[in-house]
Amino acid sequence: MTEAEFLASYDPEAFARPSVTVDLVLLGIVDGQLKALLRRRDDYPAKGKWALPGSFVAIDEGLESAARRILAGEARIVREVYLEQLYTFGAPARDPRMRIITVAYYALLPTAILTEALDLADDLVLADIVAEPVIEQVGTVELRDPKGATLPLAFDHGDIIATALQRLRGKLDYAPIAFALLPERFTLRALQDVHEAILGTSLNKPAFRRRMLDTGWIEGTGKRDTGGAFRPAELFRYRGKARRGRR
Amino acid sequence: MTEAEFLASYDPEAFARPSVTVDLVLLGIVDGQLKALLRRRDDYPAKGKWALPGSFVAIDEGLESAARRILAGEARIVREVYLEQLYTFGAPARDPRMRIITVAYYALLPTAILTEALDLADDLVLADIVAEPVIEQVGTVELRDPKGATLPLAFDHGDIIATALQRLRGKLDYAPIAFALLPERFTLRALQDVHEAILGTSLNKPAFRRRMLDTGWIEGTGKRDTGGAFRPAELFRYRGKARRGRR
DNA sequence: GTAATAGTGTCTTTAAGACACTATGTA
DNA sequence: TACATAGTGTCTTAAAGACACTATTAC
Repeated sequence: MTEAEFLASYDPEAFARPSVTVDLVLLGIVDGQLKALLRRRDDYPAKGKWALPGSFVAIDEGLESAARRILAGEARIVREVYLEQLYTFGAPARDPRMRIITVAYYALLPTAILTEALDLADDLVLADIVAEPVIEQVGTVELRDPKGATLPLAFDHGDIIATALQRLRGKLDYAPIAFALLPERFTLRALQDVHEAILGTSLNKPAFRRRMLDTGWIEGTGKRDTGGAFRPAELFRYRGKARRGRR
Repeated sequence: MTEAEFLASYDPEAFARPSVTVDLVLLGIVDGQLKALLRRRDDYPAKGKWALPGSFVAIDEGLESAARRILAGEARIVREVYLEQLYTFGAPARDPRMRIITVAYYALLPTAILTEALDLADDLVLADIVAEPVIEQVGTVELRDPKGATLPLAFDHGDIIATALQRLRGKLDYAPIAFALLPERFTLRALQDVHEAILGTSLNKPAFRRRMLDTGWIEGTGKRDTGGAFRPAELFRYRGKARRGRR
């Protein structure tokens, strides 16, 4: 190792090097359902299958920079969104062409941005993520198109999406990430809907409200949710600073 | 992207590619203190500084395979140990020689294996990890040699160790990972010592015992901890199957 | 018996689940 | 005024913190 590193320091070409890509799991909630943006592959390999938006990492480009470039280019998403590194997938045969190691990121998109991105590109599809409501291990996920048909996924992208869902579920009740899926002002009911869509379970209303208000993550705006039928709910806003421990 | 991917599929040499390494945070508990194994760098860059054991990833080698190869080669650790991917660090200038993206893993070593590894290699040091006892964000860590002197770290390896500590603290109370730092049989007091060393806080004894016994993670062996002075404690064993949810 | 740690009983406190209740807007 | 959802009061239940107590073994 030390020897190899020494050699490599003087001759970067001494070793065959893998290609490195960044792939993005773009997540959002539409109609109370957790969905992911997928792109149809036009070329071999995995032609006709559905893949995560991604790109090679340029030689002088940071990983997160690459992710934001893909967000802007593929999905035309320029506004600030939540983006987090997920996991790095590097099985030698995960791509039949050559050795490609991919650093997966996931992004959380408010519904408005998600549907806007969908309108701008015609080869993107918004797929339902179907998974068991078990927190422990999200073994596999199925991706379904708007008509309910299961989409075949390219490479190991099913594993990547499963890992993203696992991460999201794991972080949901100790990190303020649900707000990244909502507009700036939202009702507590909408927040609960987001939690339920991610977890795949229903939650107790009073307990949920108490817990959210106790975190200090949100504050009420004086305003109310006009436009709905019947009694309008208060609109809240993510405060973005206060925090509380896990327990 | 699609175009780039297309081109690359026919000419893997078309783009400059980064080098990819795997670096390992080797963690263990000695004298009730969380420690990490570091290697002194003999060559430039970062000559004389302390670095994590690591290696380039061979072109047909999986990432976890590379990690296990480093475990075996650098630290002579062949026995089964807990190993988990941590995070991928890829800032363009993190290594002055060239673009190197490193996939960091961390391993949890029982004390006996750790000290054995230390005996076999003379350029390894077992460094104390000094950090704030705050769960939220482990901003920075300090690494101290056995005499208490702060060790200067190579590259971004301080960030990597801080990330490992953060991960360890985060997983501690919902995943059965503390057992990876203990011998097969251990007392509840030893288990509590491990938790306290990782968290940097002291814990309530009855509550800790109740919680551990409720998880179903451990079972009593009939035996007792002979050799100690005064009343011997019961030895427990990690059962390895039963689990419980996060809350 | 004494020292010193192993291990437990129990009271308090905190927070989640359950469920019924009141409140308030639109139609 | 009726409807449907917003929002709350409160009882129960589960589990953590605190702290004092008992148990056991080497010496």
